[in-house]
Amino acid sequence: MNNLICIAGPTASGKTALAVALAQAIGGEVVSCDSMQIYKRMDIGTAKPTAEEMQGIPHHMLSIAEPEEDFSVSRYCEMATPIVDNILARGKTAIIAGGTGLYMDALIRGNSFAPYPSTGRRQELEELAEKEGIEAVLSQLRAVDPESAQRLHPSDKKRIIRAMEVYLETGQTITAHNRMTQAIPPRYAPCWFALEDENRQDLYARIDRRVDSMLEQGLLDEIRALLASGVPERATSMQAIGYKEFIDALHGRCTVDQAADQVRQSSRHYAKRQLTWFRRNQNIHWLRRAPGDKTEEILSGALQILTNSDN
RNA sequence: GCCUCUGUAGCUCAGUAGGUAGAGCAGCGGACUGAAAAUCCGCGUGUCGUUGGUUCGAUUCCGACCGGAGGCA
Repeated sequence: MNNLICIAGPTASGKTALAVALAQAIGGEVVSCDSMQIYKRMDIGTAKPTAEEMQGIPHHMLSIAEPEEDFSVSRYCEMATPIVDNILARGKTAIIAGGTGLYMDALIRGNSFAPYPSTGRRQELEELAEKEGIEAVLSQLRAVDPESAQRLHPSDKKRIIRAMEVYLETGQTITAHNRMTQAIPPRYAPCWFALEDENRQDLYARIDRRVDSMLEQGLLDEIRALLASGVPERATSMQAIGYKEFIDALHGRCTVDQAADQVRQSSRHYAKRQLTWFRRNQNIHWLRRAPGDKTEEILSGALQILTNSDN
């Protein structure tokens, strides 16, 4: 049986429960792959697994960064790779579970990323875009890296700036860099799973309910504490869905009800994006959840695939 | 009971000086390589409330009826 398993899927699809159930069934440890559960003191709003939910199964890559620091894919890979290797070395199964597709793919493929030295180039580019419009940056990019200038949508400010920044900082185009890293064979060959509801409406209903329960669990207090401890509103961590919206409510920019609606809405959009990301992964075994299905049904489906795929 | 306003996409509404209609949001689809819970792109046919009338032709004008809002009694 493959000793490396990935569990992907949209938010609120049941990844946590499945990961724990699988770990219990086959003797594994869970490696979280979530760009927001990475942060400490952000437990309720990120739906971080509780001690009870973990049921004694070791979980890694949870609460390992401060909310005020900026985390990144590359740091995730740097930290998670040795953890995965260690689990495997101990003869156990590593179950990588989470909804951040970029992180998961990067970890599995062993991608390297162009560096991000803080020489201020990014800020210069942002200022240029601010003053003269993103077209100014795009035309610079066109001169040095016509391929990515062509590939990137003219409105995708963030990526245009990053592409130009990579060239300025490293002297190598992001196109060349990407080509190089993609040529490297994947580091791991996991058995991939992803969860999807047969009816999208079921997922959305679960998302709605979860927002209410987060509020009941004291999400607002969690956010107040974060802000009181000095976490800046523009920190990456505060961009998390469920945080940015309620911060607005706490500042009186909208009501709590309006913020809650917005959180539900953003979560649905986010879930769709996650589905889109994972759909293009041809290696994924989709575990489709019928309306009444509980974790047991999903688990047995996964176990079946695992035993079949190894012979 | 009378008067006025109103009924167009799932929602909020625009519009057609009469030639069967379009925005935002929602929804759906897609992209994605040191911010990714971020960032960006694409997709708009619906008995124009119902029913008569005028007209070559009505969602548009007129009448009645049925919803909704307000006013007068």
